[in-house]
Amino acid sequence: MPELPECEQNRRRVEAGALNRTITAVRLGNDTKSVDLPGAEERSRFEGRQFTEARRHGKAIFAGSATGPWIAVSLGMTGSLRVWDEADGPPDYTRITFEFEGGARLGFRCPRKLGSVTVIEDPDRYIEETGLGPDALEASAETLADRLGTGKGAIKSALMSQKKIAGIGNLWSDEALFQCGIAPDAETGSLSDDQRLKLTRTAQDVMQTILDIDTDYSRIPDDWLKPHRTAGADCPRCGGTIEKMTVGGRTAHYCNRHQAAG
DNA sequence: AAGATTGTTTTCAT
DNA sequence: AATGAAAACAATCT
Repeated sequence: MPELPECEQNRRRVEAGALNRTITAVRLGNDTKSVDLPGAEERSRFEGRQFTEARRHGKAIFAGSATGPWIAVSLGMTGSLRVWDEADGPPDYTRITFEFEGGARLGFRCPRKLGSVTVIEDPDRYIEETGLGPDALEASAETLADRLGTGKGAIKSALMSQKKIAGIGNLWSDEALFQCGIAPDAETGSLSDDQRLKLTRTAQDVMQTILDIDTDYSRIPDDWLKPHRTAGADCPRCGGTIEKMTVGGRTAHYCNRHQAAG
């Protein structure tokens, strides 16, 4: 599920349902083999405490309090944070559950095991240590454009580099490039300053729009790439055809006419 | 049935 | 040294 808007959605669920309640236990779910989760000692640090804050930076989600340990959650390809009531039981593939007084539950669902939950002391320090770039919605478009650099790698790879800009992934980088008419494999350094600025502005608009529609993809405008993101589909903006290519190890979808390589 | 997947990390190469 | 590309990771779905 997770690029910046989807991660923000998860953060809001935590904020709405898991703050200011006393944690009574932290339990591992079924089949936690090869999922990066906190050990018994770390889990016990949360007992008797409360989460008072849920933060996000790029795709990283944090829950904790001013005085206590925090969890840093990476959703991976298919992870999500869920809140439910004890009486309803956990969703499938729940790997770790925080149990609160009164019956509320916060769990990390991760079917494909590419996500993680780790215990950290401070989110700001974590962001610094992991080298994450500025959050894609908090920084200005000018700052983000600067961060793209002028290297010889593909612009799509630069957009998705979490060390340059935190929060943009495969889907929304494709969307921003599509809307700007830039080929995904264009060399970053071959673009003009104006093109890079337009690109970061567009990426911000794209992600803000997804947030505004609560990540309900059925409400995405029809002239966006997303509803047509299949090889062979007709481009909704020109007479071209949607094709795919591999860029930076990921599958990029693009229009072979208005995003033709320069 | 082979190939792809809204991600991150490590390893290899230039 | 630093930048960029490729592979590895897991499980499910088309």
